[in-house]
Amino acid sequence: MYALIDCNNFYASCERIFRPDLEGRPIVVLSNNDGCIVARSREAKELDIPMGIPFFKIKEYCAKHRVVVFSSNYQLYGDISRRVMNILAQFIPDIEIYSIDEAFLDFSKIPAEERINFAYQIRDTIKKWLGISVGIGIGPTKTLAKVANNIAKKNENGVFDISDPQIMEKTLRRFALDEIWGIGRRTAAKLHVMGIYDGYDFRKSPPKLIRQKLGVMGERLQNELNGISCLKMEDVKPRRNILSSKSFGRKVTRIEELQEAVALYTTRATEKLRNQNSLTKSISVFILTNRFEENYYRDYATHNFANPTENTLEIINAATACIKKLFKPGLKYKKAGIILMDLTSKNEYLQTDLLAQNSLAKSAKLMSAIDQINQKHGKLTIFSATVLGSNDWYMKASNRSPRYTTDWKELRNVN
DNA sequence: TCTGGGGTCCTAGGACCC
DNA sequence: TCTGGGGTCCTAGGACCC
Repeated sequence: MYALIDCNNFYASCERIFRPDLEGRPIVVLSNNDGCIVARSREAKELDIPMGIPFFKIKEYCAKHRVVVFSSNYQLYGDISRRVMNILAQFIPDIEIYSIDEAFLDFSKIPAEERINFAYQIRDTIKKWLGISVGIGIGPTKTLAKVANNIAKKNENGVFDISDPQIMEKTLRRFALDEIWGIGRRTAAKLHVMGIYDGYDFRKSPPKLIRQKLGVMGERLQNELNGISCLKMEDVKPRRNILSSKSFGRKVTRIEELQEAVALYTTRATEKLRNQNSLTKSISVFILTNRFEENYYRDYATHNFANPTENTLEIINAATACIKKLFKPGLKYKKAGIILMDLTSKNEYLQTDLLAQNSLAKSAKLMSAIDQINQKHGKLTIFSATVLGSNDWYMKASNRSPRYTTDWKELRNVN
């Protein structure tokens, strides 16, 4: 038995924690570079502001309805998320953090008759301690818990248990296909053609047909909806790829600026890399112009390292060399990014490769010193000079709220 | 003027091998 | 006129998730 906990309108709710004056007002949160709408409060949803719409298309409408607009503040959301997960882990240690605002809990040891009350307790605690509302869905498989969570969010009380067979059937009968976890627009359309319209139809369809048309994913999904658990609780796995990319705040035309940018992104990515105790064997660097304009240009270059590495400076060198290969003068670049690929475990490498010690010795101490300094004194206290420059191409965030919980200088003032 | 970022998994098809 | 069978590995692209 699984429970899925999902924070309601997470980013918008985070913004409200330290701004109680915004209670009842529509709030939207924008993506990086103030591009698209990525979160909406309930009031904003009621104004029919679509998810994912480019902000400039709806700016006037928002102004007219006095919508409060925030740039995204990931330090804040990340910190609140960490606190939510800590509370959950106090109730049930077996927790799988699925995303910044969602987690599965193993409910198999909770007696059936206590499940609902236990869920209420969790919900009330998070509300009381953090001011964040959550929805909790309970079901015999992860996919069913997801379905239940969808219903829970629409309920006043925020909790829904789908495990009773009759309730399950009734719920699935009206449950739209593309709301099911793992079925997107494309697959839903495919199923419609086959005369399958809701969760119940899908569940009852001939397994052979589903397997044939949707492959193993479909087969697994169908089992999950039938209460046969195929997806278990998972441990945190190290990432297989680490990507860092960002659109620019303005158009970029000079190669030096592109190199500054990828140096900065590489710095971020390699911090993540060392944080999960991995080494990278290759880096891909890509640059692109505005994809909504004519003559859209994009290209990437890859560098393979002689030995797996975690060394920021070495990786930045490779990244800037890639930019040299890619750069075409005269174009207006809109975005650049890097991907660390073929990640491998550092411990494994040290144990299996005789010369590993040698190849890592030079950088290991330096990297860990840099990480420690940056951890203690703040990000980018010490960094590669390649990052230096005007940096005025950096993304826009014209309306970011203070980092209330992670930066002493941005604490909430109480007058 | 303005259009996000970061992931995973699966599949089909090509290159290559014996 | 006729042109096998079985396998691996890699890559690009699709689909999906939040």
